[in-house]
Amino acid sequence: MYDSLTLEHSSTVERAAEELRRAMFAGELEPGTPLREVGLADSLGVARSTVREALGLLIAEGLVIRVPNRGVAVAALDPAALSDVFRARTVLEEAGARAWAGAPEDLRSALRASVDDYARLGGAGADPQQLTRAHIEVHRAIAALTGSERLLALVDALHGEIRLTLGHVDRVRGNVREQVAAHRGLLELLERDRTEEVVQALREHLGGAETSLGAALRR
Amino acid sequence: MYDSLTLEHSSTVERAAEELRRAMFAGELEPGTPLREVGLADSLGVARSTVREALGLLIAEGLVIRVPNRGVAVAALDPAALSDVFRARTVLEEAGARAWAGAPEDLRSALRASVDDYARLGGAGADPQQLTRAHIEVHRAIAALTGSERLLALVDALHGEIRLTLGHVDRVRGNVREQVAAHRGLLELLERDRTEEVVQALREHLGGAETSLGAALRR
DNA sequence: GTTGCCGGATTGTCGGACAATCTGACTGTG
DNA sequence: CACAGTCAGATTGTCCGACAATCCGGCAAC
Repeated sequence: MYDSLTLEHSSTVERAAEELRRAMFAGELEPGTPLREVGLADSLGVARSTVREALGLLIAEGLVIRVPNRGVAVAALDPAALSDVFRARTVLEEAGARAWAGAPEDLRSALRASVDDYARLGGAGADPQQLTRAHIEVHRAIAALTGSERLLALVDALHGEIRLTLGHVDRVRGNVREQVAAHRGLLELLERDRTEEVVQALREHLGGAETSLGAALRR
Repeated sequence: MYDSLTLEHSSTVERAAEELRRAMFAGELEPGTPLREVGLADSLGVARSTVREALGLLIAEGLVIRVPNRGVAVAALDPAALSDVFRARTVLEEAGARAWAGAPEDLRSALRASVDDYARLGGAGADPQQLTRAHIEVHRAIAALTGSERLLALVDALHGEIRLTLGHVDRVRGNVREQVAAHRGLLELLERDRTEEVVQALREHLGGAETSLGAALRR
């Protein structure tokens, strides 16, 4: 009884962290920017200890990095990290693809819905931020087929890492139509249980994404 | 020049966290035990804010859980979490197995070494704590074949979660010899590039581990 | 060019304080 | 006896101020 009732817990720390996330995704904080504790405490109007805890959250998410005694800075994705992230993504999404057949129906239809959503936004020429969100959601739904929330949490962290530096270089994505078609194709193959083909296509898709992202990184 | 030189950073927070980890793995803190901030601060001889940060680390590792306004407690593994952990482990180790052929030589020999180590300890009848460590190391080495440090970090977190409740129920493991043989068998199959067979064996192996661990949990 | 040293900035840790929140028991009411 | 209201105690969430430890950059000395 009374399921579906939740109450979001609004702690000061969480709100502070959220504000920082927003600023980072919005591009107001470039990668590499140092985040001084006192400055943030003043700007956000909270105590330094609160800022400290909020930064701890972001560190756990991989959005910022802390160098002992030297403070934290907005995480900058170096090529090694980028390739590591993509290796991890490949593993997780491949596992999702292999799990398609045995996955519960709601996960499968969630994936379908995310693809539809992506296609709708792509066709409508929505704002790039929304488009990126929808794109990420598709990949998230693929990994979600594994049915493990712990894996999904990692996927979110990985997406967070790349989305951050992606916010600055997302204009490159001129070929929205192709992108949408590619993802539709993946879903299509899944529906037909062409597992090995999906895996192959997935690898190529992610490989391409990595190189294009890596190229964008080098500037 | 001067590579290989490192200096471990000893922050008070890290030491406090380490002490808590030790106590939990040693069984001095049962799952479910509440961890009061003031009490810990007194016992450890540090400030409450320091304890708070240390707990933050452990929370990120999944070793303890925090309920807002009610404090943190040593994590207790419920069946749902257990099955989730094993689903994730299966995905990661399966990916490791598939990556064997393309993995760099040092990762492969690291796996061999871990199996040897496990066998040596198993034959010598070493203390159970060491044995568990070696066992976990084998599985870690399998997942490491994927070559992603982010995946490996997740593997460590997963092992942390189960090792915790395992510390209390590890005496069940009477058949060390069989266990060692099973892992040797896995390696053997890998060496012969019997990928699909490895995957199958891995699933059974992990499935068995889950049920036995689940049974131990129910007491 | 290397070494030694200094000053400013920032973090790491401390201790104390207080409001907000939760728990559990107690109480009254029907 | 079931139920709602109340209250005290315990604990967390957040704030503040303080100070030592550490790091950086620059400058002087050799």
